[in-house]
Amino acid sequence: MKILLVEDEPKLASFIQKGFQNEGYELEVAFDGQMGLSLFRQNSYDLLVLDVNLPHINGFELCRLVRADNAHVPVLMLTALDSLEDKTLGFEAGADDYLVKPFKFQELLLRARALTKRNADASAVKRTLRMADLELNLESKTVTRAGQRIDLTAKEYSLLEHLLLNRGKIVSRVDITEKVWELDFDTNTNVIDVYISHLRRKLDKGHEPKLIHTVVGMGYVMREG
Amino acid sequence: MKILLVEDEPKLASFIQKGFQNEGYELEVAFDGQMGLSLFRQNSYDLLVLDVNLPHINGFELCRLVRADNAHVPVLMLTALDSLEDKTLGFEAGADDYLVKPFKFQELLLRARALTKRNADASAVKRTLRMADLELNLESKTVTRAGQRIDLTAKEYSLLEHLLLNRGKIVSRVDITEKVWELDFDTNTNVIDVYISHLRRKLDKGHEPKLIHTVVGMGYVMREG
DNA sequence: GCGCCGCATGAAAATACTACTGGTCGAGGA
DNA sequence: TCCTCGACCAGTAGTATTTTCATGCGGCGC
Repeated sequence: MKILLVEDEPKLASFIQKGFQNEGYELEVAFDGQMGLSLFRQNSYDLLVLDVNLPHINGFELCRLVRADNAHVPVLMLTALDSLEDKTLGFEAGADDYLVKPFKFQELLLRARALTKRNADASAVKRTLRMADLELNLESKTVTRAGQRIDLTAKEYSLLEHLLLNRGKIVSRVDITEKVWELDFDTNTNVIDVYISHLRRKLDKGHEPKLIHTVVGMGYVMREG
Repeated sequence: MKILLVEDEPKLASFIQKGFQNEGYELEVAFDGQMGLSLFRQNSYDLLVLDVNLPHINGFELCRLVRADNAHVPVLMLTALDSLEDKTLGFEAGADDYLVKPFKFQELLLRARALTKRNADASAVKRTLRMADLELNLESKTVTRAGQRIDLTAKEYSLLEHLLLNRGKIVSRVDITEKVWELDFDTNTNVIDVYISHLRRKLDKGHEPKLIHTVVGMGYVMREG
């Protein structure tokens, strides 16, 4: 079950994200309408939660654009305004439900469940590996860091997937040779070093914290610090 | 559009009834749960509006019974209690929305519209896949780019549909072979490459942004950039 | 300080993969 | 029957990836 939250207030976004993740939902956050729209167009979600007051494109507008693309995804609007005119606007834009801030998370959860209930059976358990602001989607084989798409080659992706599946563990070169290169003899080569270097350039360069670490004499490990 | 209201307080029932009738809805009233259930079983409704506190069978119970009969009709619960526990009970019983008394009729109307709209959407199969200025209509199996009709052969269309249904995901050749060509063995051929080439010529040539992208060693992906 | 070991990295070389053209085959319509 | 068109195949040119190679750096033991 995958949710897209479009919310520009970081504290609230993080609060909602944690709540849903604790309930086993997968949730992605966009911080403005533009970003929300492009995420929406690149992925498929089971529910959209849109704040009304957003930079660039507001929630109503975003909802209308989404409806123009794809009529069936449920949309829940969040707003600080408890006016009927506002609600009318929301529903006219194509929202399915409307929640007024401040709200208890339980209430949001209830309404989210009610909205997604119908599509629940179609819940393909999409697995995403996450570490800090890095995300690897096993299904679509795509990787992002800080919301930015990162293009990897087949080998690079395969290596990263293996490292992330073993997050926190020190992975030896022998192990990598077997699992990623599918060889069980020592080829006397430094391909792995080369690929680690590639991954560092693509993933870690210009970002904090660094995620790929060398453990001299043992191998490599991915962790947040 | 036909609504069943189950409400034991005559004044409120009449108020709601008039409101919906003014909006062009057809509305029937039951004054207790028993009567509501039997009306529900005798007719078909587009929406149920249930008060929680009812004689004989309360709203939660009624909702549960209705769900046992027919999982699809939208249910909106009305209650005097604004507690989370109560809302939880309502949603658990299978309600789709929840409104706390007192409420403005406009609010009820909005929510009723939202709930019935979803059903209307689900049945109206007017589904269109869109990406940038490309449109694929699943129903009529027609494709346009920048408003211009594009004629595709059966295989070309089928391939494009599969790619668009997986927008943003990297789709492997194996997957395409299975889903579009319906083969589950490797044919050792390059038909897919050839068809991708055809689609590129028909869809992307002379347009921006390019939508069909190659991910060497992994497959193809449709995205806007 | 010196040499060695392990690792990082840039670039060249080898290899694998993909795009596209042009052609064959076969089914269906005229 | 012949023609047309879509589906598929093969070969080649072109590209991107993968691997190797050479070099440099930093730590460590002697």
